[in-house]
Amino acid sequence: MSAPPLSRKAQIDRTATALFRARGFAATSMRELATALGIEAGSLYSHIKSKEEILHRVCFALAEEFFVDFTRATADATLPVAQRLRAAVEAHVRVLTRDAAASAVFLHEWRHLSEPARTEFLALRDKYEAGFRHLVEQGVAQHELRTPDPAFAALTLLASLNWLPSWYRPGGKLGPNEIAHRLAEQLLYGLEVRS
Amino acid sequence: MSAPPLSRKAQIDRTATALFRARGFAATSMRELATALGIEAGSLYSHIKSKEEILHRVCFALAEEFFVDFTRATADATLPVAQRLRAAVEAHVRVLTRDAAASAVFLHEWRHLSEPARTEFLALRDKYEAGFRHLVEQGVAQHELRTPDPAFAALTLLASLNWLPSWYRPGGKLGPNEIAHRLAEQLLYGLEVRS
DNA sequence: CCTACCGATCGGTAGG
DNA sequence: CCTACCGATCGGTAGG
Repeated sequence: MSAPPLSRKAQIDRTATALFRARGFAATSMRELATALGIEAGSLYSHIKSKEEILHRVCFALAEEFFVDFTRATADATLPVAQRLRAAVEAHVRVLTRDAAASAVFLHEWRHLSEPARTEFLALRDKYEAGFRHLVEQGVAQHELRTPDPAFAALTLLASLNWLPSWYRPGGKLGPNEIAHRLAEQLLYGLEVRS
Repeated sequence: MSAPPLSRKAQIDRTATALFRARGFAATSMRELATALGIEAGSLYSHIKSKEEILHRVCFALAEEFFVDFTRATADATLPVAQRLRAAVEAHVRVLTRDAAASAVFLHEWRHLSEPARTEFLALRDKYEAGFRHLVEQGVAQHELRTPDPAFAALTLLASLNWLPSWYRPGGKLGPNEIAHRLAEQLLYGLEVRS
């Protein structure tokens, strides 16, 4: 159950992520980060190249996690679409709760990426949202879901989930699985056709 | 239909709000703001006292708008609770769409307020959220709504609405009223008891 | 990983 | 509303 010790670089990423979440990327100084790690500001640069490099790594690593877990959750195309959408929602919530600080940075600080990273990031996000949109569209086509506007519904669904990192703390009264289930229930029951 | 001309101070607030939304409060410099207004940085200070004063005014003015519109929308206690909640949702959406830039700042930049303003702001936000929570609780008590956790449901509901300013642009294919109606329909139909 | 430092930029002010 | 400027702080580097 014990994790391997973190490399210095990984420690920097983790501590920076927590600071970026709490104060925002622009308002976090490299001196604050260094102090939090117990070293001097200049020393950071033997492990990283720049402040933005940290943000880049955090944002793109989490994008990767979202894709991997979405793909695994929805892989079985023989299941009803509504069930696959439910699995995608629960997978999304589990990624969000697995590292809430990194998730918050992913959701809110990406705009401080400079070009071309910012455009690449937005393309990834669009592609991920398209995965949800396609599920909703298929669900509507097969009369498992109903909504006047699948794209609108998919965005609303994701937005409803993405507020979680600003709220979730590990060890709270609700565990990740229970949160995932409740959110899926509250958000999808209104979409699913009742028999 | 034409609005009265803006005072210089109001122009500063408006332009700053747009910049705060696009770049974030911390990453927006007073020199950028001055340039956007066609004046020099030092000149800003004959109209305002500080950068944070602008943020303070924007955040608290919008909080006031949310309270006023919520109160008006839910004033008639003789209506069914589900109907009052629906009116509150639509009122919330209309405030969000009335000034999407100010709404985005209200939602995401308040953490750059220094104390005691930050604590005051969070207290107002909690009070506003409590208004929604109480409606959900009443709805459950009167068997008009169903959810295992009214507080959780109320927060999810608001979060689902609050993603709108990052997405909404005036003059799009959906008007404010249609957006408000669709969101209420998608989010509440899953909560309301079907007869 | 530290010391010592760089040029740039920050929010804000004085005086007109 | 501008000019000229302030002390502080920023991200980052050189050399050890």
